[in-house]
Amino acid sequence: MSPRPVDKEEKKKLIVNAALQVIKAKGFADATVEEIATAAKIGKGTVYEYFSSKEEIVQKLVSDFFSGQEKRFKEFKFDSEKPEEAVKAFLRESFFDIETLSDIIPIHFEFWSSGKGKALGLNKSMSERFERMAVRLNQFLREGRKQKVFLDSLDTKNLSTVIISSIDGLILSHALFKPRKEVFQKKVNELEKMILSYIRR
Amino acid sequence: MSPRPVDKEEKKKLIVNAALQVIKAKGFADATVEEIATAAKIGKGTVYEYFSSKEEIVQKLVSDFFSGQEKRFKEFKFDSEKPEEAVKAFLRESFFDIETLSDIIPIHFEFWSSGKGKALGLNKSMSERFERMAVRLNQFLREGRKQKVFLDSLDTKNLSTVIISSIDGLILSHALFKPRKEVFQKKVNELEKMILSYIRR
Amino acid sequence: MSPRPVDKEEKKKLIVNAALQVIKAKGFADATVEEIATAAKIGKGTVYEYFSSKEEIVQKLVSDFFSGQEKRFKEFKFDSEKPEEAVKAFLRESFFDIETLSDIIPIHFEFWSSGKGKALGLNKSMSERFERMAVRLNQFLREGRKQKVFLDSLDTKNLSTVIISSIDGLILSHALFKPRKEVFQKKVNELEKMILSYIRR
Amino acid sequence: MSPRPVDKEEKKKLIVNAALQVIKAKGFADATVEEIATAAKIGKGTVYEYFSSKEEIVQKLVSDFFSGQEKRFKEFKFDSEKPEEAVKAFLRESFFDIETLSDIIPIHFEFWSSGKGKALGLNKSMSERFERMAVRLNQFLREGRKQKVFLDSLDTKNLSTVIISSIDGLILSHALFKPRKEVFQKKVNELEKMILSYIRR
DNA sequence: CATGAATGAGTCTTCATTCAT
DNA sequence: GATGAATGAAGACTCATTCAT
Repeated sequence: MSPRPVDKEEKKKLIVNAALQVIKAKGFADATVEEIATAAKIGKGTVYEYFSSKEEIVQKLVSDFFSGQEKRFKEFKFDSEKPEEAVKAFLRESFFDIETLSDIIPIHFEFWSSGKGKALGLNKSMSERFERMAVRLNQFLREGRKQKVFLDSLDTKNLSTVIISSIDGLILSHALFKPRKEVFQKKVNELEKMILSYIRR
Repeated sequence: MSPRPVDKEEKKKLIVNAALQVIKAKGFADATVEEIATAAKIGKGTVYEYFSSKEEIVQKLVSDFFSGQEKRFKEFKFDSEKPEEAVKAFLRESFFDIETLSDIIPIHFEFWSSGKGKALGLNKSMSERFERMAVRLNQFLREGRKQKVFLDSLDTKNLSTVIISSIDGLILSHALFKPRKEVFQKKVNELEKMILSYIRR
Repeated sequence: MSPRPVDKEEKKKLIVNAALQVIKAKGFADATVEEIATAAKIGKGTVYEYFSSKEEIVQKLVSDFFSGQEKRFKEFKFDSEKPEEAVKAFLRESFFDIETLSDIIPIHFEFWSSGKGKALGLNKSMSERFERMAVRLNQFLREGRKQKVFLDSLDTKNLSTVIISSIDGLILSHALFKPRKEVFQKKVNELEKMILSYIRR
Repeated sequence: MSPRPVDKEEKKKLIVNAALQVIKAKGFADATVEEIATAAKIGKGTVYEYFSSKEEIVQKLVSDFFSGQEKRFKEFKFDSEKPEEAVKAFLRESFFDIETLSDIIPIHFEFWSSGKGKALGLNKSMSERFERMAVRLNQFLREGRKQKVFLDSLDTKNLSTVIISSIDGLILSHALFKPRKEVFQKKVNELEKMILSYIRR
């Protein structure tokens, strides 16, 4: 009935992707709406048909990515029968799509660092992500402890936050130095070994 | 005959400190030179007597902090007779003045994330810091291995970068969530335990 | 679908004309972009949609005028059968639209005098104009000499530059003192007489 | 009695000369007081002990030069017995110190063109100079006409202004194109010949 | 729906001038 | 007298956002 109904969500994605490309190259503050529009091959005004501000684009960009991650984490089947495997799988998941993540991270940071982060509730969403991941990991650690595969003495709660931080540290180093795949994988493996050697009985 | 001479370096510090306060609150992009000047209780024009641009202020702010850190690292006496103690001391040093570090980090990131980072050579200085720390830590790990205190099987080079990343992850979490001192210390301790348990024979 | 398309060239002219009025009154250095915009009844930002700097406006203002002059010179039919008439016509052409020329000259000079002239290649364009005029006039003088209407002894090349300079001197005096039409015409006539009496057999 | 009485006039000259050098290179608008002070090897504040504004320096620079010229013109002995010689001498005088004149002219113009010219009464002083020269030259022309060396038919008043303008045109071309001495001299000679051929019986 | 012309609030930066020493 | 540190008025320019077509 309505003529050529534009898929709003599709177009938003188009814009968000264009924004990612431009912002990746110049940073958020230096990326202009015009450049984003041009990259998306649409008019500047059109951007405002889909987003009410430049910041909103980034908000969607970042939250889309993290909710995608979130979703994958939820859907992922961790076998609670084998806690060690679960931890390994958790680590693998954490570094999934590290390339895109490395593009998002700097943008995320620029926002968080600037006053805008607070305005957009980024701080909250970051701490929530951290919290959720820590809680999830904590489950595996406790499960493993219960199953006597992991040490009894583990302060699983504290440890899980430390591990999440270590993961973030590795992600950050990837964002910073863009190492080659194998090089990075070696680091991930090393971290995994270190963690497992620490928690295993 | 001459007007009162001014301690230029002192005044630069005054401005840098004012800038830190303002930028901490609003981020670099949203902090105006006028606000910085007002915070420093000087006129807007005076800022430009000491710095030739807004960016230069941050450059000094960040580089001063890191060169201070660098210096402390250099002066610090690590006892190579006791590799384990050296590693512990290294960790302690890494988290020294974590409060200030947590103020600097977001600023550092905003710069790195935005195009400005490249202009100011921040990327390079960041990777150099990382590199230097990794090299230093590597020395201790190798020494420990040589002294048969640490495992023979250690890939010390790879491991040291992983540890530095973990340290950075913890620093980052501090910057993000500003945990209480004891809470953070517990995390640091946990990381230390994990590392030592991994490297020790 | 699309917003009203604008005749870019027309709008540039609008701005250039507004600029001429403002700069005529206050000089280039003291004319603000805001004043120019106001005179053009547009917003300050709009000026920058059409020109990328204040200087560019003047560049167009000046170059438009001179290329117009150039064009008129090119199109003008000098009857080479009658060299004396050609010289007269040349003089007439030189003082064509002296009123506008008198507005442009000071602006031109302010640019040339300030460092900006070099930046904008005004120096070059000025000397080229001089050169072209001299070459043109030289043709007539030589033609006249060939046809035995002008003196054999004429150093036509040198003379033509002197005549162009005299023309410029008269233009300058007009720009400076804004004499009434008849008064100025008398001067032009006098110059013409002097020149002709000098070159005629 | 007074301790080391500074020769005010001498110091003003020092500043004016420094200003000339700086302004020659960058134009008035782009020359800063600081640069002038530095060029004069004095402090910025000291400039204001001798001049109450940047403009005043230029005012003195220009007026000093022209009053010097004026003075030389006055002192110069034109032999009214030989009107032709007088005219020749007048021309010679006009181009005296053409090098310095070529430095002053652009500055003069930048002022005249900008709003400042009016403020400083430059227009008036320029027209007075023009007027005085024209009057002077007119005397010689009339004298020559009276002595029957020059044509009866001369409209000496009008002609003298045209000649002054031609002189100015040649000066201007020198300022613009900085020709070599001999080249310029040839032009002056040509102008002289043209004028004389026109006025002589 | 799409667009891009128009806009002006907001900033950095410059520099003539002042004035305490 | 001499100085240069301090200042803020002033101005060029950017760009997110609006809105008429």
